[in-house]
Amino acid sequence: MSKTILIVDDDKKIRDMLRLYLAKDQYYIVEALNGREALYVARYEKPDLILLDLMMPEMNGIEFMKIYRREANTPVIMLTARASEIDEILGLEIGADDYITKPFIIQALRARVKAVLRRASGDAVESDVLRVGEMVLDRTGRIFKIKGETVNLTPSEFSLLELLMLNCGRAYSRIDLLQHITDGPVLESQTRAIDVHVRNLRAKIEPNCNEPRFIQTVYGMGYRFMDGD
Amino acid sequence: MSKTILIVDDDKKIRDMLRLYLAKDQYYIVEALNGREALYVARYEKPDLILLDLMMPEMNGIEFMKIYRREANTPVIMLTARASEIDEILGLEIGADDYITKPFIIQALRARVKAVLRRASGDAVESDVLRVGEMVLDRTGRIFKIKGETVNLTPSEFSLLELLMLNCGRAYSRIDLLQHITDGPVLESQTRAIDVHVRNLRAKIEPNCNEPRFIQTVYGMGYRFMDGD
DNA sequence: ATTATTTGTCATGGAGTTCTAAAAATGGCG
DNA sequence: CGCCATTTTTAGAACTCCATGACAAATAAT
Repeated sequence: MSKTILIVDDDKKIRDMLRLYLAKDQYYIVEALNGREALYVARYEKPDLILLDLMMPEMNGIEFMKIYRREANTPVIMLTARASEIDEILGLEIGADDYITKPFIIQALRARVKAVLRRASGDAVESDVLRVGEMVLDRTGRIFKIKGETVNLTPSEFSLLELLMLNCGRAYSRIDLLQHITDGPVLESQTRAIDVHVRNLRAKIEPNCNEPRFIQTVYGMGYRFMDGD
Repeated sequence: MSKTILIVDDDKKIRDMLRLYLAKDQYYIVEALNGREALYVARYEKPDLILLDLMMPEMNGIEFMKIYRREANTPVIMLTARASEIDEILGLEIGADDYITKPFIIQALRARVKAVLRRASGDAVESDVLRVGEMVLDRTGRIFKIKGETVNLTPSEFSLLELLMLNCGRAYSRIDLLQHITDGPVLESQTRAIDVHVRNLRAKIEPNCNEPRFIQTVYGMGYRFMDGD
């Protein structure tokens, strides 16, 4: 079954060029000239991916995202004219999955489109890929990535993070966590080992280890995974 | 007699998957594609539990809840795509009983469905997420919020508030309260400690500490939680 | 067999929490 | 009102809990 891609750009030349090349990869292409139009088209067509220009008349990319992100979780690749705009994209909480600056090489874009669609198709419920922000935990592949970079996790660390991410927002006691990464009975005394694993995990995945954003300590209880922006 | 579960999600793949697996547990499953449809189905079928996607076209989960909560008290498990949406669920006045982030493992969801139905079938509704006015106490997440702002509670304070909110309106003696926050035997003498905890709690949750609105003193007896506006 | 990696133990210091004790304030009731 | 019982408030001592670093044991890799 062919994937649907929505192209949003006010420049006809760019839309044509994108349609031409992406059609080669057997996608079904729909278009919109600005954010307002994109909203209508997206709601109707339910695209699998959106290529979104940042600067447009009527309604720009950021405004579009603000509204659309409340309705769907469709992956988005942002198209920006200037490199400096990238900061803006990353800085604001737009929720773009990737970005590329114009003028871009069409092959680079094709590769990213493929990559995002591959990731996202695994995003369905039956999938084994957990995504939180820039982090991707692939359960079947036992691979963990941040911003596309593979981060090496030990078996215990992976197992721990797996439970926490799967049950995002829930607080777990050390005993529960220990039970999950161990087979067989566990001893109350081994409970401090979890602290050490958490420390090592934080060193690998937290932007700032002293102010954990994802793996939070629940005083008197244990730990919780959550995106505490 | 078989329980009825209403699944509300615009993604057919997710609906199919949920129906398939939940049917194994002998539930009667009904479906809706968005909030608007869900309203009709819910009114007609009167489900015992609703699995509700947050992001949907036509009418999203939040809007649905705003309307439906005025009509019925059916327990709801929210399905969210992104971790950051949990904050929204807890922050806004959505009366959800539990939540789970996609993608989830079906076993986890089955367990929670069972848990919610078990709690709800006994007429005492023991939700995971307790809500009184602007306050939200997330029992499994161990998070307490007022107007969307996280308020840090110590383990004893959390435990105390949990019991009181769960049994809203009921007065408890200091011994009972002490027993609840302690494991092991308690001493009559420690009973004054409760006063201190209550004081600290009031400082954190009462709009005006001198005129407690929520944690009320029952003279000669103990304390009671109640919205005494 | 040797090395590297991973896992678990322990001690320490500091942060956060709980409890006590005593004084001040308040409520109930004759 | 005035008294006593009860609750509130305060401060600090005692305690619990967690992060950290150093290290030893177990396990896997070479």
